[in-house]
Amino acid sequence: MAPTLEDVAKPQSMPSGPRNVLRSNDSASLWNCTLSPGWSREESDILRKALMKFGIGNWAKIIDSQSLPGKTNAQMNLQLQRMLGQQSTAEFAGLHIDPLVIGEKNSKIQGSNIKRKNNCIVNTGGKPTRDEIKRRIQQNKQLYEISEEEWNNIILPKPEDPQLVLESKNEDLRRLQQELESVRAQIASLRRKQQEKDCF
DNA sequence: TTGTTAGTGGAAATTTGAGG
DNA sequence: CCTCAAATTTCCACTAACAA
Repeated sequence: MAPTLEDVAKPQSMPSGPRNVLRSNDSASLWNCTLSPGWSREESDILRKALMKFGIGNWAKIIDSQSLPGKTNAQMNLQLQRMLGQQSTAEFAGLHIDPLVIGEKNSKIQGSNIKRKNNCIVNTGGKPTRDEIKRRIQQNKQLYEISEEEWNNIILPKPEDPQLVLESKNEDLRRLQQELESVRAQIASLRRKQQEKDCF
């Protein structure tokens, strides 16, 4: 069974010590469990499946599939880096792999020569040659690529019906308007109480 | 050319922990 | 408890380099 985002939701900022206890007022991100802004868990999972189906870095195909409307390749690339746990994606180019499998491995790598940024391993030293990249892609293909049958059978969500999207957005709008009204009523009520007090 | 990707810099957000 | 600011982490825009 491949790992999911839930499986890797472990405290990272404070891996040990007395503060390694969840307090009631701790923010969720304290535990590095939150997703990046603009990415819901569902979207992240769709991207993961799309990458397995179309291959790492094949952004044009993913955009074509319309399963992630509104996402640019830059946004998808960043999210891929977060899933992989490393910044450079070259050694997986075009491979049908589960990025979370790599992410799981990368999360365990330690060492003084390992530099991280945003929890992602970044390259240090000289950049690998073209041949070295090719070699690594071949190696990663052997190690991690899922079977063609498997990735052919991955089903992505259908492009959304614009009519349904519109209805859902209108529903959101109505809900937010109600919320706004309720907050305004609360403010008005508090002001009235304050005025009553001021009279005395 | 045109489209993509790797990598950088710095702003913004979050966390920690000391002191009230 | 709470507040605050230093320390740390995260995010995003941007660019140079690369690939097709």
